[in-house]
Amino acid sequence: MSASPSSMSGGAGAVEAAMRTVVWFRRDLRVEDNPALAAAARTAGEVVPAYVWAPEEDGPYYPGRVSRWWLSQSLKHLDASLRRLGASRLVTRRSTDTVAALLELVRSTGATHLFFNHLYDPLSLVRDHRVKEVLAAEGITVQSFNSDLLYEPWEVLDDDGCPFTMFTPFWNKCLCMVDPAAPMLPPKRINSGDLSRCPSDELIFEDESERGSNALLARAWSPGWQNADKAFAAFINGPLIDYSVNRKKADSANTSLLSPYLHFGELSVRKVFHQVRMKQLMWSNENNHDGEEGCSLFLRSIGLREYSRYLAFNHPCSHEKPLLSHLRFFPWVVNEVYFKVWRQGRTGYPLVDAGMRELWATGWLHDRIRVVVSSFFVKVLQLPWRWGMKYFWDTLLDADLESDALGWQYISGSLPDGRELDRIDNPQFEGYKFDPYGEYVRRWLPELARLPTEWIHHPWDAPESVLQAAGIELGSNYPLPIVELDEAKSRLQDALSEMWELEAASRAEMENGMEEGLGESSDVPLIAFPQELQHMEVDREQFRATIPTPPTAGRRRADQMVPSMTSSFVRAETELSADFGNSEVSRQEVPSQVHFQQRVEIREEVVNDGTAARNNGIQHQQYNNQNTQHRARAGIAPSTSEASSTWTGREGGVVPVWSPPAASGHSDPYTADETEISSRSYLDRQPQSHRLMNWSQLSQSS
DNA sequence: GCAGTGTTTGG
DNA sequence: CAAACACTG
Repeated sequence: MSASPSSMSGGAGAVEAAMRTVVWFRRDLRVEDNPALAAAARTAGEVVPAYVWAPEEDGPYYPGRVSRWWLSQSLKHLDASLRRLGASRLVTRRSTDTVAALLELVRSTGATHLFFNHLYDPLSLVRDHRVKEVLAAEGITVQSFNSDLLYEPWEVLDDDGCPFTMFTPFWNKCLCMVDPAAPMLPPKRINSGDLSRCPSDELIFEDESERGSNALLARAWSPGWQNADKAFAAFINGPLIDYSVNRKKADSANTSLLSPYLHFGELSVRKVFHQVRMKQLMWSNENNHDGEEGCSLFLRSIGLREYSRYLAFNHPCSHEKPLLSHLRFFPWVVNEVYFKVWRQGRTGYPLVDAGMRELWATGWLHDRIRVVVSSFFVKVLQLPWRWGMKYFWDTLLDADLESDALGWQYISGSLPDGRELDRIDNPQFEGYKFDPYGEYVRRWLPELARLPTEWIHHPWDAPESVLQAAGIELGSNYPLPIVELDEAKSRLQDALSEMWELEAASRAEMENGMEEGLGESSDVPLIAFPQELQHMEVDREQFRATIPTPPTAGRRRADQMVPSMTSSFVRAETELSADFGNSEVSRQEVPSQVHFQQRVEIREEVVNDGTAARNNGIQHQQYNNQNTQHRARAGIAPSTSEASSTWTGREGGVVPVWSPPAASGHSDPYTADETEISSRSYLDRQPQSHRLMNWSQLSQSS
């Protein structure tokens, strides 16, 4: 009955009795319903639980302060749980090269197996693939599992066997698929054998300057999987029943507050799914319509999380490139002053400002308010959405690359089913919708506390006498609107026309280019992050040293709190890249091609702004035709996408780590050639070189 | 009055 | 995309 994970890789001859498995934890920091851990424990061999901290590999997405704090707490919690089960401590490694660290760990513990659970962000896809390649070459059996999702991205396809491009059909499909596996209990016992000769590195997650702020976090949050469990129970037995009614209020009292737990995998979505479904059934029987609907709505937000992984998997560049290609040509306002004002909550729109202050103070923001502030950012200020996303990344407790990319793309009109870019939401109007009595605004904007509700969301309209009575002097202790809405609207229209012109020009240019058989095209380079968002580059140095060094510490603090900025209006230099694949590579450390040999040089090149595109001879361009059908279904007007490049075709340039189950084998609508590897094409390719099973296969075999 | 169509909205 | 709403004849 034991799961025989069909031996698959080299070195199989290892002595069974001495079998030792390294379980590599990442964002699956739980003991319960953890397939990799369960599989390792079931083998009756020895289990080495391990964690590798190598944040430098994440480049600009080095985790922010609050996120690091959460991680540190969660790891402690996990460590304690593992020991309780009889395992050794969590073996930790501080490294700048995860693969090397794992290899060393496996060797020094004499392990023959490495198990881990899947991740789907672009960095992990590439890294995990390398892990598999390198370790398998060493004769280590590597297996990976699904712990993060209800369904693996490649399992959810439309009737034609293609990935969905819109959320609603995606989620409907998920809901009518067979229920995801029931969650597993924690292993009864874990035996690590003798690990006394395997030291751990001390991991440092905060510096001196951060300690104080982090101490405050501990009052509000309790990381760790058992606390996740409690929070979840509290939610489904409490606010869930009123979720459909309450979820619109800006107050977080009614939301689940589970997202940080979910981000770090402390809570299993499968468990969430099953338990919420049970509640739903119950309330349905009781004819509690609101309760039932609340369950659907909550599950849909789980579905959104699911979808964010799905998108990231199918389009590994979704965190930096708009999925609708014409958005590449939108002339973003590159204005760091605006950016700063937004961050500090001094835009003059109370709801926006309240949100930004809350975010700053707590690392938390209600979903609705996230939409408000980000849509203000994109549509009124017209700042490049990646900046906003990066700021969220740096400040949110539940910062999550996939979810945030989805959110920002949705807001900025970059998704087929997202909001129209030209529809500006009025913060005043939304204020009365989400915060009808102005309580939220008053809590976070003390300067407006005495303003009557009638004016709380539009103080600029208030009569002088009212303002005076409330002690407000607009432009002095509370700003006037930084941009008038009407002005924003017309500016937005102009920008959109410009975008279409550029898009048309690019299309024309591309048609020429194709005649010459070259992948020549004007790919718009990413706009560099402002200096202030690049502090990670500096800060990481101090974590490398064992002794925390203060020098840069003050800077980070000042960075977001005090308006001390270099008011340089950085216009990103525009350059044409000769080649798609390369321009991607040069922009961010997400190699879009499978050529991992290039990795070293990629890493060196990655410096936040578009470095010169390299030409490594990869050319691919011909997916336009193959794509048409797909786009049509996605509701993307052919005229807008016909000749532009971005959509599905070449996005999936990353080979994932695990080999998915056999694909249907029909021909791929948008695979061009060998170098053009889309997510579909590797499904068809079935990299035999590293045969890993996914979890569903393994469970079937047990 | 209300079925049928268009429009908004919300993930 | 789909539900909710608004408007029309």
